[in-house]
Amino acid sequence: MERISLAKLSATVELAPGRSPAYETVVNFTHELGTAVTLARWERADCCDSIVESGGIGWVLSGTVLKSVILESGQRRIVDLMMRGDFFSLQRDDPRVFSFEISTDEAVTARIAHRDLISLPVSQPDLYRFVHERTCETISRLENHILVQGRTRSAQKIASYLSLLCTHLSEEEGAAVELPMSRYDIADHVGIAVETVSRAITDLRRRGVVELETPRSLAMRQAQKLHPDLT
Amino acid sequence: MERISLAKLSATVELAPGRSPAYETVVNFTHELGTAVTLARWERADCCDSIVESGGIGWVLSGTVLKSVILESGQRRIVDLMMRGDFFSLQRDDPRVFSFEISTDEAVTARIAHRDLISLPVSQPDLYRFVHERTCETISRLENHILVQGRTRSAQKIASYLSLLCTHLSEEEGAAVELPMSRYDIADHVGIAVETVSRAITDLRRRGVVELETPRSLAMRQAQKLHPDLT
DNA sequence: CGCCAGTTTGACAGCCATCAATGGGGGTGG
DNA sequence: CCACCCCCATTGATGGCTGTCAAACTGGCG
Repeated sequence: MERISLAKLSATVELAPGRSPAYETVVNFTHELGTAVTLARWERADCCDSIVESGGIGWVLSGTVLKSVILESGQRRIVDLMMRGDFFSLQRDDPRVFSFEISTDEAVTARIAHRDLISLPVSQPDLYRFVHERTCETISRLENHILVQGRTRSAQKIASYLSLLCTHLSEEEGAAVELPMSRYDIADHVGIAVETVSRAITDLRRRGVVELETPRSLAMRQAQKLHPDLT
Repeated sequence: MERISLAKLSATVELAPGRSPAYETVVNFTHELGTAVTLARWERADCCDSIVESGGIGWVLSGTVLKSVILESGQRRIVDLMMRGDFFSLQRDDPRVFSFEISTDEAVTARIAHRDLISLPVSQPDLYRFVHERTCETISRLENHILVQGRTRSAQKIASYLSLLCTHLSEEEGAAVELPMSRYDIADHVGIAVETVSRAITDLRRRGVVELETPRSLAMRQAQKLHPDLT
C-alpha cells in the first residue's frame, strides 16, 4: 500500500480508459474534499482491511475491490464488488468480519473518516448531498445483485451477472470488456461452484450470447432476447 | 391508505409489543422531524408504490413492507423486506420498476420527501446523521441477505434466513415469533421454490432446529451449532 | 357446504455440487 | 533455455438436491 496525494491523483486516474461522465463527478468530488480525503494505491491481492479503521465511507478511483467474508466452513463469500466510481460504507464495530481485497493489478481508493463525514453537512452541504446519492447507488448495486442471485438457473445468474458487469464497465453496447476478477471470484460472488460458472459461460458462448477472446476478455451480444429462458 | 398525524402516531405504535431500544430512537427521530414527515397507515396487500413519488427516504413504524419487482417471465422477486424500525431509500427515476406492498394485517410507514431531506443537514444536522446511520443499516441488511442467498443448500438458506428474522423480531433468545410473511413470500425472497421452502422448514423441524406452533409461529432453537452442515 | 388461499407431501426429471483429471500460461530456479 | 510448479480454466462422470407437476389437507369465509 502506498499513500498518494491529491496532486498526484490526476496523474494516476487520468489514464483510466473510457471514463464515463458519472465517474468525472466522483473525481471532482474527491478533489473538492481537499484535506479530508485519504488516498491509497494498492496492488493485486493486497488486503486493505485497514481502510475501515476510521469508519466513514470509501470509494474506488481505479481497479476493483472485493468485500468478502470467510464462513465457519472455510468458504469465502464475496458480498460486494466495487469498481471505478463505486462507493461503499466503512462500518467500524461491525460484528461481521469483512475483508477488503484488490482483485486487479492495481487499484486506487479514497476515503473520508467518520468524524470528517459527520462534519461535512455543515461545512460543505452540497458535497454531503453527493455522498447521499452515492450511498443510495450502493443500495441499488446490492439490490441488483440480490436479483442476480435470485435467478433459479445458473446460466441465468451468470448471464445477468455478466450483463450488469458489462453495462457498468463500458457505455458501448457489445464492446469487449476485461473481466476484473477470476472465475473463482465470480463463483464466490453469485454463490455457485467454479465448475458451474465455467460450464455456464461455455454454454452462453455456444449459444452466441457472449464472445470470449481470452477467458478474461468478454463481449455481450444482445442475444438475450432471443433466448427467453434467460430472462 | 389513510394519512395519520404525528399526534395520533403514539397511539398507534405504542401498542407495538417488544419494542427494542433501537426502535425507540426511530420513533423519537420521527417526532423530531415535525412537519417534514408524512405518515400513512396501510392494510394487508395494499400497494404503496405512491410512497416513492417525492423521493427521499422511508421507514417502517409497524408491520412489514415488501419491496418487489415482477420479471419479464412473470415471476415476482422480493428484493427487500422492511420491518419495524427499518429504513429504505425511495428513488425516483429508477429504471427498475419496484413495487411496495404490505404483508401484515396493518402497517404504519413514514417518509420525508427528497427536498426536505437535502435541506436537513443545514436545519437539523444531528437528524441527518441519524439518517446516514440508518442508511448504512440498510446496506448491512442487504449484505446479510446476499450472504443468505449465497448459501448452497436450501436448508442452509432457510435456516439462516429465519435466524436473521428472529433476531430482528425478538431480543429474547429462542422466543416464538410470528412470521410476517407467507411461504410464497419467503420463496420469492430467497429465490427458491415454495415447495422447497416448505420441505426445508419441515426438515429443520424434524432436526429440532425450529419449532412451529402454527405455520406462522416459529421459535428457533440454538441447535445450529449441533448441525455443522447448516453453517 | 363449497370455495379459496396457504401449506404440506409425493414422484420424477433435470440441474448442480463434488470429485477427478487435463491443459494452458506465467513465474521461478536450475 | 528448459523443467517444474502453481494458479486458473475447462471438461467429464456421478450422486444428491431442487424445480416442477400433482394431489391432499387445513383453516377461514361467505
